[in-house]
This record gives sequence, C-alpha cells and structure tokens, in this order.
Amino acid sequence: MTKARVTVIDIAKAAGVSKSTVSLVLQGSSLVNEGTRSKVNAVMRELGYVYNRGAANLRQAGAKSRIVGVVVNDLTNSFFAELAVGVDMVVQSAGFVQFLSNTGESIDRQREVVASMREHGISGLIVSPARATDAADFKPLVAAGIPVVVVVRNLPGAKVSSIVSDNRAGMMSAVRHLAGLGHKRIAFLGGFPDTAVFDDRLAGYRSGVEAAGLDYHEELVISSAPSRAGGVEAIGKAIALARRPTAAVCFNDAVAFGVCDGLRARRLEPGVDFAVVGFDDVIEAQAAVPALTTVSVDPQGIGRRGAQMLLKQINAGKAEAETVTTAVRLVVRESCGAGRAAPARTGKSVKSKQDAE
Amino acid sequence: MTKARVTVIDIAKAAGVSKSTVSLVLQGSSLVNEGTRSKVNAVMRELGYVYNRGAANLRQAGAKSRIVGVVVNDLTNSFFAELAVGVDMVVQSAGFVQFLSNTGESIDRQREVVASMREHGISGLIVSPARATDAADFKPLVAAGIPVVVVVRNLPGAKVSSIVSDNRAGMMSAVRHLAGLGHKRIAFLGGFPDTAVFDDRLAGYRSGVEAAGLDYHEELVISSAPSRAGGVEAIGKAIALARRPTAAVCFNDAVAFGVCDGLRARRLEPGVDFAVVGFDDVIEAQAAVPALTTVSVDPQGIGRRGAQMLLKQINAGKAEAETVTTAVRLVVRESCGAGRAAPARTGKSVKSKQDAE
DNA sequence: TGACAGAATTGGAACGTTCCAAATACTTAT
DNA sequence: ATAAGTATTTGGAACGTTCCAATTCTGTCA
Repeated sequence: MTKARVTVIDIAKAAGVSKSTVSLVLQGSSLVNEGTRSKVNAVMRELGYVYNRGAANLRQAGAKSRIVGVVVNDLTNSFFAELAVGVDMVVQSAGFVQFLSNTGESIDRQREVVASMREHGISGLIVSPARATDAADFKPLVAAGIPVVVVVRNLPGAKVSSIVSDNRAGMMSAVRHLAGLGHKRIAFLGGFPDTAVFDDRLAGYRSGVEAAGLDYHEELVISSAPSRAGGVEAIGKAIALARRPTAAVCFNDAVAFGVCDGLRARRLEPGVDFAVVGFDDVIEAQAAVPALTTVSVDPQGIGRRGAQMLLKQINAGKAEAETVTTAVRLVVRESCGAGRAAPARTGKSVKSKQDAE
Repeated sequence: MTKARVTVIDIAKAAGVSKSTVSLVLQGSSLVNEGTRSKVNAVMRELGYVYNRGAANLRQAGAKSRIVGVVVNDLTNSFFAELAVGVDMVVQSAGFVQFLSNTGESIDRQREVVASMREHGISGLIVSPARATDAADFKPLVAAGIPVVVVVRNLPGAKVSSIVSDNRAGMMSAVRHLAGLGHKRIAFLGGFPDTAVFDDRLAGYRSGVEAAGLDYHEELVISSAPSRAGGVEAIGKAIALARRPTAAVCFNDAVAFGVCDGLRARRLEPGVDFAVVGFDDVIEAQAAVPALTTVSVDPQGIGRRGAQMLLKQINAGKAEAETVTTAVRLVVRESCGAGRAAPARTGKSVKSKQDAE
C-alpha cells in the first residue's frame, strides 16, 4: 500500500507523457489521440489514481466545485427528508454531490453551516430556512455570485429564487370543499403567525370563506404551535367557543392529528361529529384512522424542481431570481366526513408512490 | 461588490502584514501578537474574507479535510433520516461537515457517490450499505487510510468498524412476548432474505420460537419488500395459509404498518384479532393507531455513536476496526394486544446501558 | 554599547490541478 | 522535397493556502 497520493504527474511519468496530456484525458478533451488516451486511462486504473477535486477547483477559480449545499430546518420530519431525496436525485445525476445539513430550526446553527459550506466552495445552495431567518443572512452569498434557492418557506425581501407550494390555493380548496359539504362555521387552527407560510394559508382560508359566501370571523382563527400538541390546544379553544364551529382546516397535518386527538378526548369522532382537513399530506395521513383529508404537496417534487432551478442558475452563471409556486391538490379521505355527508364529491384519493418501493 | 475573491494576500496587504502572519492568525496560533491578531481579524471582517478550505487542504496533504461522508440506503425511511441527524449532530459540533447521499439501494449509485466523495477528499465515511454490497468495495478506501464505519447492516468480510443493533436478541424478545400472550402460531413477515440483517432477525425469531417450546414452521416465514407495500403482501399470504397464524413479528416497522393495513382491509383489527410486532421503533410507531408494539433501536443514537467512532479513528490516524452491537428493547404498546389478552408478562424491556451515552 | 534570547514576523517553496502559448509530429498538396 | 495545415503534445505559470527556515524586532543583561 503506497501511502503517498498518486498524482497526475505520477501517471504522466508512468505513461510516458506530460502532465498536461493527462489533464486533457481527465477532462475528456477531444484533442488527445485515442491511443494515448487509453494508455493513460490504463495507467490510471493500474496505479489507483483518484482525482483531486480540491486542487482542480483551486485552479479553476471558484464557480465549478460541483457541490451544492442543502440546508433543511428539520430532517427528522419526513417531509424534509423527502425533499432532500428529491434534490439528491437531480443533483447527483448532474454529477454534483450534496452537502446536507440540518439546522433543527436554530438560526445560529444555520449561520454556521452556511458559512462552513461557503468555505468549502459550494456552487449553489438550496435552503429551507429556519424560522425567523433574516433575509439578509443570504446577502453575502448572492453578492458572491452563489445562486441560492429558497424552498418551502419563502424569505420576503431576499433577492433569491424560491419555490413554495401554493398555500393560498390549497387552503381555498380545502375551505371550498368543507363549505360544499354544508359547513357554515369553519375554523382555521394552528400555526405560528410570524411566518410567511402562515400568512399565505390564512389568506387562502379567508378567500375561501368569502368565496363560499360565508362570513369571516376573527374568533375562528386560532393559532398554536404547528405540532400535534398545538392541535390539541387549538381544538380545545375552538370547542369552547359560544358558537362552536363544525369543521376546521388545519395549518398542517401534525396539527390536524392533534385536533383529532383533542376531539376524541371530548368524545367527538373526527369525520363524523366534526370535519377536519390537514395540509401537507405526510406519509402517515393516509394510514391514520380516520384517514386524513388533506392538501397534498409533493415534497420530493419540490426538491427536484429546486435542484433543477439551482443547476440552471449555476450553469447560466447568472442568478436570475425567479419565484415559482407549485400546485397542490386536495386529497379527500375520511376525516372531513365526505364519505357520509356528501358521497358525491369524493375525489379519488391518490395512489401513493411513496409506499411502492 | 468586488467580483474577485478576497484572499489571504489581500488581507495581508490591507493590514500591513505578511500573508504568513495572516495564516497564523487563521490558525489561532499563539505566536502572533495580540494587537496584530485583532487588526487582522478586523480587516478580514471588513473585506468579507472567506476561508478557502480547498486550498488549505491541498497544502496540508490529505488527512484533514473536515468532511465526513454519510451514505445511506434509503433516506425516505425515517429510520435513516434519524440516523443522519444523529451523525450530523456530533460531526457538526466537532467542526466537520457532512456529505450526505442516498443510494436508494442501488449499488451502482453507491459506488458513484463513494467515488465522488473520495475525490472530494472526505476524511472518513459512515455508510449503511445498499443491499448486496460487496465488502471489497470499501477496500480501496481503507487502503488509502480513510476510516470507514459501517452501520445498521454489517458487511461480513470487510475489515472495517461497524455498529449494528442486536437484531437477534430483539427478535427473540418479541417472539417471547407474543408467546407469553398465548400465541402458538407466530409468523415472521417481510424483509429480503439476501441481507445479513434478515438472517440475524430470522435467527432471532427461530431461537425465540424454539425457546418458547413451539415448533418452527418454514411456511410461517414470508419474505417481501421491507416496506409498507411489502407488509400488505406478506400478511395476505399469511392469512391465506391453511393453518393461519394469530400473530406476527415483522421485519421492520414499515412492514408492520403494511400488515396492519392488510388486516384492516380484511376486516381484522390489528391488536385485537391479530397481534403485530414491528422492529425499529420509528417515530410514527407510537402515534399510529393502534400504537405499534416494536423493538426500539434508536437510530439517532447509532448515528451519534458511529460518528464518534469515526472521529476517534480520524483523530487517531489509525483505523482500528472494532465492532459494536447496540442493545435494543421491546416497547409494548397496543398492536400486540397485550393490553387485553394477558396484561401480566409485559416485559421489562432490557435496559441498555450502551445507549445511555 | 554589544551580545543574546525570545517574541514576532516574513519570504519563498510546496500541494495537485488547469490553462495558455508555444512546440512538435504528422498529413497533404504543391 | 517543401510549405502549409492540422493534429497532438508540452512546459511553465497560475490558484490560495500552509509550512519551513530565516529574519527582524524587542528588551535585558553584562
């Protein structure tokens, strides 16, 4: 086992050519003679050469490290794991590798990992920002010409590309569906008001309510942590209302599950005594009892699109900030009570590819 | 916005010192005068200097890139997502970054990403190998002095460190528990037979069956994809058996969930009409309905331990191959029917000090 | 004042690649 | 056989850092 690294010079020597030629071979240049090429390749294989991207990258002055950074706020949430997988797919097949880090919603950690990634010379960054991330945090990156794509949560004020799902339309269709089932008082439960996503979903709720010819009541909007526990809390307050709602759209699926828990604790059966609709369509949604009616947003698709967008910008060399919102669709299952109240409308619950494997 | 990179030389010039001094500051050397240090630091901040690890790494001839590679076979499985988070935690706080890739069980892809990581100069690798990985695939890495830690699935024959959970003991305790509840025909469902993990779990099942004084029947072992869909398929076959089983231990939680789905599709209630036990204790296990009785393995803990092991080897410079198997414990919930059938026996899961950390 | 010891600083020379301009090797047409 | 091409090959000179040996700066002591 030779301890020393095999370099391009070693190859050159062994193959009886110059290092420049070897370099040409490495880059698949058409300038080099077929015979030479194969000889060099043979020698490389024989000596167990491994390319040193660091060195190459140094010479090529930035731009093409073939590394993209991926930063997510909660990898244990399967939503984001899926997203990372989507990114990895396209990034990998484009010959890049992904640097993935998890911030766990900590802005400090986010700052650290982004800095670290920068030191390593990433050629682009995909990030689902931690809560309360300052848009200015990514300023230096774009100033340095490193494309940034923000996903899932947008960052108002930052001049970067972003992909978010159509929160507004999603919420609207959820409300429309419930109204169509005859519900008059529909609550909006869960979520922290200090996020852009919350604003969008709330706006969608409001539009939906008004479009259905109902009145928008402030008291029916009850925020809470976007978690199962938060859902329990929110439904508690909703039930305590003088004029209690008969249905609710929830900030996300976690909240929706909590709402179901809370209902059962009060001897109310979700989907029967009270209609519940979630948002995200996490994997558990279809297996839960009752199966959750929810707005489906394909995280892996977002990952793929984000990666494509990023690669495009990397290749273009110029970062044209563009914003796309991906379509979502309501998946009607049981928790909204559609099954019994209005059998018609049931829209084909989607076949889930996730379980296919 | 200067387009050109700010280098150590620019800093030197601006601070009126030599590049060597700047380098010293960068490394926190005690040789440099306090005044100089702070001036240099100030200038660095002012000019927006970013350290170029590639260049540094080039000079420092290998060894210390501060990158660890993490390769998992299925990131969409929250088990592995958790594992990656565990790795990230310790790796990050040690000042490393993680290169994470997903192979999706493809050996080719695995080969690609490992090669790519090597080119990027990782200083160590943590891998949960894709099915049917050849132990020889990692030979070149260790020959080059790059520590490798294999997790979750072991790689017989490879001279690398590994961390696996105690699959045998886990399955045994699951079977013992079911037998204690009075079950006589217990099936083993799911998993691909060509993996070491499968062998271990099956061996544990067999030992458990025999230890309980029951007979081992080949027909009760039904393999399938280790996924939810696979579980549905497997329980279908099990139910079709002439002498149908009354309980099943499953290859993993995904299979177990599938088994529950399949049962319900046949109007059987898991935990009531049929006992189901999983393996892994993924996050969803406790929230599911019915809550899944399963063997808990703490993937995040494995990730952390694996990372620690790797860092130790990286720092030691020498890769002493060691193997540890982490303890597991049965978590009794609802899906096994323990609640009603035989409240007694509920076993005292093995307290594992190893997981204490 | 000179010598001496630290303390602090500094100019190259690497590291392994790519790029450039220039050199050499072949063809083909004259 | 020679000029003009075309196809290949090739020595440096970068890239941004760290390391080494050597230098300059302090102060102290005789």
